[in-house]
Amino acid sequence: MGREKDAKGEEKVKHKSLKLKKLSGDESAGAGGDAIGNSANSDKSSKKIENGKVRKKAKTASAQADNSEQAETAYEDFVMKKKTLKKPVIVEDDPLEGHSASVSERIKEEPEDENADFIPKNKGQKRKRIKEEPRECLSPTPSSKKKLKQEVDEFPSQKKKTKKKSEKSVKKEEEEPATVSKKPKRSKEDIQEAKLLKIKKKEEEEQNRWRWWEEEKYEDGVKWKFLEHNGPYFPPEYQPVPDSVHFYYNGKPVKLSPSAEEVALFFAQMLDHEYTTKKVFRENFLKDWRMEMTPEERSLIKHLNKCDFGEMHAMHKAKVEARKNMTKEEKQAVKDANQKIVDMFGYCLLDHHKERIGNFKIEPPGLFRGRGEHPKQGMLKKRIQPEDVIINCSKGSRVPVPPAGHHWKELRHDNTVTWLASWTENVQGSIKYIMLNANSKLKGEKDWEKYEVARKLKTCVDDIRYQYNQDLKSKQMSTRQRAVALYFIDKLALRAGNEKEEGETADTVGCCSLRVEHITLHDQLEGNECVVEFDFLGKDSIRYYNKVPVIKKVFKNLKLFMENKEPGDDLFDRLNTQMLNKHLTSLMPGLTAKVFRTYNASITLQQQLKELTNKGDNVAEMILSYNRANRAVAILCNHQRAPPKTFEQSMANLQAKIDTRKEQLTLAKSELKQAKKEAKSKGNSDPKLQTLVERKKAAVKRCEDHLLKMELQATDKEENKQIALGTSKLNYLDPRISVAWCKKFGVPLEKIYNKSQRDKFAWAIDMTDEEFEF
DNA sequence: GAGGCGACTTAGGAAGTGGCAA
DNA sequence: TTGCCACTTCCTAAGTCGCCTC
Repeated sequence: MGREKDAKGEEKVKHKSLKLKKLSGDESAGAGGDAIGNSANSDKSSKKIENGKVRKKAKTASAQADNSEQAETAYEDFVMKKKTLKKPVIVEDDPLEGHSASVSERIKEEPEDENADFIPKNKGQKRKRIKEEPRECLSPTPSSKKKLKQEVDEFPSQKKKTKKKSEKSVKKEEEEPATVSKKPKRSKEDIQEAKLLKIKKKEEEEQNRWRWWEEEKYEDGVKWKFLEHNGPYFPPEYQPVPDSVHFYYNGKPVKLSPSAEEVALFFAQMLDHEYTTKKVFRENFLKDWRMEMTPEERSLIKHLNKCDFGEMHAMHKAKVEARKNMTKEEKQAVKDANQKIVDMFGYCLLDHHKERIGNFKIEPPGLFRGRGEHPKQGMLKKRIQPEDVIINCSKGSRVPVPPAGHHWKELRHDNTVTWLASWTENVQGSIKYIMLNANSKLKGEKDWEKYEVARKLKTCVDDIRYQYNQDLKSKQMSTRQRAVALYFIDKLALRAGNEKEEGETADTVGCCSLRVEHITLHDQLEGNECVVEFDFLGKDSIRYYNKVPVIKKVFKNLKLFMENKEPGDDLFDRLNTQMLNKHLTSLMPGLTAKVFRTYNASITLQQQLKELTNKGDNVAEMILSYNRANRAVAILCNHQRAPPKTFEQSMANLQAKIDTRKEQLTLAKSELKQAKKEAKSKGNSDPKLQTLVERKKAAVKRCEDHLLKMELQATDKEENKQIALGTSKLNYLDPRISVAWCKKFGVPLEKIYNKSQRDKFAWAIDMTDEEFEF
């Protein structure tokens, strides 16, 4: 930790620091400092030079908006109600460490009458509260925990990873119990029974769903009134490699100490990955690895290129292979063991409803895989101990039991936050959280709220656009910069672009942090006037490249902002995200830069669906239209993915199938023709020949349908090569638009949302009819 | 008002899974 | 029955933005 802090102080602005002059005074001091034409350099940049790092923060946006006409609906209702409720439960830090029993004793009962908080909006209506779960489900004893861990850790070939695998299958199992264990052969009755079971399970699930959106919301800030869980699941301890597996240094075998060996194995496991070829990764790894070594090891091992991890790598690959080749029984045993872990740690009780936890496992140690040119890639992510973990739960709930011989860092009862456990990771010093699954009340409620804010923007976006268009002519440079930035955020769905500590992360930017080098201005380009060419790395080091014709006022301003600046200077040197968001919040409560992304994504989907959907289309065509609309949004938001490795091959395979199908269609058509001819020659009186004609007709139809379906699939696939649809679908598109569209055009919702997406959007599915307008 | 921190959302890649064609 | 591949889920990094402290 100390090391990062030092690094923070040392690593400084590079390209900017030499170039920037300090400007005096703030803009309000007079037109002199901020007048148009004075495009010199910024306070902001100067600060970078002085302080080495810059991070600024925005002002609070005050709460909820006035009710405009339509937000009307359930949401308004929901929000209004919370105002009458009580103050948050007081948060107390309890630095208590040690055994849970003593903790429980010290925790007082919650003062509130819990039931009082659960007054259903529509009494007697469909909402049902799940009965309380059997206590033991959330309350393992230390010995049962230990035993469970052993079961999993000791399983045949390879523990850690097999576990993950089986856990997933287990999840599927939960969803589709009937399809899981593959018996040798199932009779028709079995299959029928399985189907019925599946339907029954679905119904039950639906009945048991917590319809939180029909309940009153808590007062501001309060996230829950009761929270109980079993704490996080810790990854198994390191098991040294067998003596037969050697590590060599300079050609000679070296037996490493367990801690050095563990880190060496992290590297060995990644040898197939490009990371291990990168200089920064290798240097960071070596540095951190040496810190885990004994003094003797450290004095011996000084150069990574003299290290031979070959046998360790081979062992790892053999384990992966062995895992693949496990027998059904072995796989089943792993599944079962992992199911126990999920049962034990994967759920919590939130206001007495059983909720799935999103990430209940502590992140295992390993090598940090930063994205892009991350300066910290390869550093060691250390093993997290219970002593590093803060537990958050209700007073009066059962306190999670730490692993034997350990204690928690802290026990907290903070019901104004949604996390169940947290710890600070060592590489970047950031806090990691254990939180609920996307289908939980806490996440769903927030999601709903997000889309409501975006819908509210719809009602005032014209005024805001008018305003920033006016501001493009402002005498204040900062106002002009804000207007241009807003223009980009609105038109191009750029992210806000907070400032980052340089040298701590990859060099990526968003709108406010764009530098001169990231844009090129073209008076004329490809038949358009006033074109801005963007080329920069955004979030996750994904390249944003776009050539955009802009209005003249924007273009002229950009020229002005770039005057007398070096490529590495900030384009918007009088602007940061706090200023921008403060301004936006003053225009509409709750409005920030990111709301524009949500708004533009959702409105684009709605418009595209209107444009692309044809009433007479079949389901396959409808889905292609939907995907195209979705794709338009993904392009707008620049959601890219690496083309799948097998893309070319699978595209070729699909094309081959299409060709085969075409041949079949030709054949089917000629057979139909022949059949018709024969039937006609007998005066259409032979019923057998008539039947034959009908059969051939059906065959042609079948072929055509198949062909169409495959061609649509191929088009979809090609268009989707480098575009990730999932991110926008999950995070930016108001699900009510999709639900309404499905209902309106008779498209099964399952074609648009998979099971977990339907769970996540249960609130939207339940409340939306086909008339919904974003 | 700046800066640091905390809480939460958004993001792409890796790993796992299961359906389907051969 | 097997192996491929599309789809799903997991994992955790990397953003945004609000709050608190000085």
